Formats: sequence, structure tokens, C-alpha cells
Amino acid sequence: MEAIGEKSALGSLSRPEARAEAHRCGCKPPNGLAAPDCLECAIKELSVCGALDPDEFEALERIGRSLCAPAKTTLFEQGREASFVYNLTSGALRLAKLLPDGRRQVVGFALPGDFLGLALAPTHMFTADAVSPVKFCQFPRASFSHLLMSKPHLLRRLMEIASQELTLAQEQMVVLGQRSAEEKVAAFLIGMRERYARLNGQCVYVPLPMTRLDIADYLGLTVETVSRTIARLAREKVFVVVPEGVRLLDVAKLKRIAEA
Amino acid sequence: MEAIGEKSALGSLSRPEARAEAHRCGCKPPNGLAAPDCLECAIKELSVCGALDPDEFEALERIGRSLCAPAKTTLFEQGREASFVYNLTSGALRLAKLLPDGRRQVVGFALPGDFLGLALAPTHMFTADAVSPVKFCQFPRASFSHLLMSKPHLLRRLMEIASQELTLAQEQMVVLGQRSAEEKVAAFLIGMRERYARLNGQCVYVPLPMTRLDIADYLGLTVETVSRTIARLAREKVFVVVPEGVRLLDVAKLKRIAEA
DNA sequence: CGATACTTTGACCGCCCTCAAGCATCGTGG
DNA sequence: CCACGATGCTTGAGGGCGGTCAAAGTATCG
Repeated sequence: MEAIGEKSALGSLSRPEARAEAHRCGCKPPNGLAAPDCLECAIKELSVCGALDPDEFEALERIGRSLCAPAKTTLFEQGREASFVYNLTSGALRLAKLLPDGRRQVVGFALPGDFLGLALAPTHMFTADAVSPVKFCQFPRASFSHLLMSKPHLLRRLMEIASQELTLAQEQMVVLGQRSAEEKVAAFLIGMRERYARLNGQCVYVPLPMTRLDIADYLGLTVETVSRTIARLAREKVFVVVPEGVRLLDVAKLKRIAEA
Repeated sequence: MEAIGEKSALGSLSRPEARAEAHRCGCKPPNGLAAPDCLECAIKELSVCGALDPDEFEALERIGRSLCAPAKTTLFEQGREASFVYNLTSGALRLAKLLPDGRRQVVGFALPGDFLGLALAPTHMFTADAVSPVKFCQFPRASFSHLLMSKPHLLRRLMEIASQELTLAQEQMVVLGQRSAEEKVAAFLIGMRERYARLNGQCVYVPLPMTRLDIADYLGLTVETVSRTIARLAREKVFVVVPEGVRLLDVAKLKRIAEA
């Protein structure tokens, strides 16, 4: 998985295949290379940007760029220098840590509004791959860090997001450490539903842009167990499996399993 | 487990047994009820306070109190209102989340220098119990939060700690999700060793103030498995079990197992 | 259409959990 | 001082959940 454009205008984007991002992700201008239009941004209230004044938006727009990329693009890789911080505006990312022997732990999925770069570390702590076509804003880490110190509002907001993220990580520890396969899958689906509900409103359709393997590596299970568990829950009429997701039939039952 | 002194000068400390904290924890004045002496604090460089100027120390001292408590004291409980934030200066705490059916996930152990209250949430996300006699500083959450906004240095430092904590939580997800029992125990011991090394300097003796059950609930295992795994590693001469901890014999081997 | 990646299903097995019992340590009270 | 109960730790025997291995089915894309 070589990194193309490490020194290109795109930053450290890379893809296993190659080229032709422009028409594949449908961005105009090609690759969506443009200053972000923060005031028009659909998810700004749900994101870091939510805490900003109009003049602060301008400061952000000046240092940032709006980009897009097709599925399977690697935004950045674990261990590499963290040159940028990111804000996802559309699509979904898989955030994963790789072990030397090939095992993988997915530490989260980023959805629109999510901020990447909370770690403030000089290198990335995990790899971020697009599991669907994505749009996102990209800010040079140094500029962003500098902006932080002059805008206590922004820093405070980032701190709130970091602590929210920490709380979520601790919830996930409970899932990984204490729950059965069925409980894990149920908790995952309820979690995804709630996250999409904040974006699109409550809905019985839960999108699952990631693969079964991604889910398995997120829950500390194998693909087979995830597949079997989903199949069983579908057989028990808790939901039906539809392309790219599930349609919930018995939300109460799913919640009961998840919160067991 | 009733909370004594919810409205007392001590804040929300509670213990299953009762009274007599003064001589049992050996604090003078009784209960260690005193303004903290931040400038004299042994672990200030390793803690939040590390980022402060002398005048900022004074501000902290004004709003805070130095306290101590014997083992098994509950500093605060999951779900209760978070009236205070804390800074541990001595001893160790178990931070745990309880499931409705009695299962428990230990989300971490606090050691001297660790800050509690990063979540910035109105209620506590986990229960904090002393696993050994502890000394700590306590700050009213509102005053502390207010101080934060007037001291960008302090906020920035807290943000760094939060992101460090988040990174650690993601590491722990890898341990919980991907590693075998033996790898979990090894990773735990290496982790504890490193944390104590920052406090006391590198040393082959690793203190384990918590019980086997605490370790098990931290690693997503059972007591029996933890006990058996420790016994096996001891049999293989990786370490010897000593009161309140282990003495490492083969650090390299332990690291090899942990990082597998 | 053929290649590739993803998903599902089945059969088997092993790691870790469960259940049970014995042992060590410690604080308490007679 | 020792008896005791409580708490924590260890060890053994057996079973089950989820992992492993294998193969077939399905969708996607060049």
C-alpha cells in the first residue's frame, strides 16, 4: 500500500489501485481541491466547527482544504507523521490498529462530523481508510495547533470532543471485555443507529458501509461469528438484512440484547 | 454501599465499613483535610499541574483540598453527580464500569499523578475505588472548569492528557479485542511496569496493589484464568510472585509475549 | 464473463469459562 | 493467644462459546 502524493497537493492520500479520483468520487473541481465553505457546511453544528464565530470560520477556511476520495483510500497510516488533522463531512472511515502478526483492531468508525487528530501526537496512532466514498476537510496540523492557542473556544470544544471520545472508548472496553458475541453485535447496531440518528434523524434503516470483517475486527470476533450472529438475529425477526445495512424490525428486543 | 458525608466537608467519600479514617490512613491533620501544598508536591511535573506558573499554583491551592483515605474507599460512583475533579498523589484507584447484571469492566487503574474528571460530564462515567490507601487533591468541578477558561495553558495541558488517555484506551481495545489470555497478562504487567517506572524509576519489581479479580475484570478474563496464567509465567521463570506484586526475571521474554 | 472480494454455512476443535474445592492471609473478638 | 470468618488466591475437572478450517454462494468490476 504505497502512499501516492505524499509531496503532492493532496497531502498523504494513497490508494491500493490508482488514479482517476476526479470522476470516481464526482467532485468538482477534480479531487475536490478547494477551500472549504464552512458557512454552507451541512454538519458544522455537529462538529468541532460548531463552537466558532463567523470570523473564526474564516480563519479555518484559510488554513484548510476540502477534499474527497473514493472508497478504499487510505487517508493516513499508523506510525506515519501526522501532517494534517481532518474533519469528515461525508461517507465513513475505518480507524484501525494493526499488530505485527497481521491481527487488526478497529478502534472506531468515523462518520460525518467526526474529527480526526485528537491525539495531538506527532505520528498517527491508527490507520484511517475510507469504507465508502468520502468528503472531508484537511488542515495542516501545525496551523491548526497554532489556531487552537489563539481560540480558547475552539480548544474547549476540542476538549469536549476528546472527553466524549474517551467516554465512548471506555464503553467499547465494556463491550470488548464483558459481552457475548450476540451482545456485541447488538450493541454495535444500536450504536450505529444512534450515530446515524444524530445525522439523518431516527430511522429503522441502519447503514453499514463497512464489511463484516471490519465489524468483526471492531468487536473482537471473527467474520464467521459476526455473519452467523447477524443471520440468527435476522432469523429471529429482529431485523432484515438489506444491501449496505439492516432494517430494524424489533428495536426494543435489539436494545434489550445490547444492554443486557 | 452508602455514601457518608455527601454533604460533609469531605465531599462524596464513602466506605463500606465506617469511621476512623484519620489514624488508619495516617494523615495529619485528620483526614488530611488541608489546602494542598502544590509547590512541595512530589509528582507535580508528571501531572496536570506540570504546566502551571507559581501564581497559577496559588489559584489551584485556593480552590482545592488535599485529602486521604484508606483502601476500599469509594471516591465517587458511576452515575452520581460529578461535584469534584481529582488528582491522585499517592496510592492506586480502580476505575470500573458496572453492568446491570453484575458484570464489571475495569476501565483503568489510576496511579499517582493521574487526573480524574477528564470526561467533563455532569455525572461520573465510572466508579473509583481505592485499592490501597490513597492521597489525592480534590477540586470543585465548577471552580476548576471556570479556572480552565481563564488559563489556556491549563486547558491545553488537560487536552494533552485527555488525548494521551484516549490513545491508551485505544491500546487497551487492542488488548481486549485481539490478544490471548497470556498476551493480556503480559501486556498488563509491562504496562504497569512502565507506569511505575515514570514514578519511581525503572525497576524489576512491579507493584500490583489490585486483586486478581480486578486484573481479570480489566483484561476481560476470569480470576481463574489470570491466576493460572500468572502461575504458568512464574513456572516459566518470567517472574516470581511476591507480596503485592511480581519481581521480573526475564523482561525481554515478557515484552516478547506482550507485543506478539 | 472471469477474477476478485465479500458473505454465508457447516464440521470440528481448543481456549477460556464454569463449577468446585482447598489453601493462605488477615483482621476481629473471645 | 488462638479460633473464626471473611477475603483472596490457587488448582483441578469438565463443558461451551467462539475460533479455525474448508467450501460454496453472491456481488462487483474490469
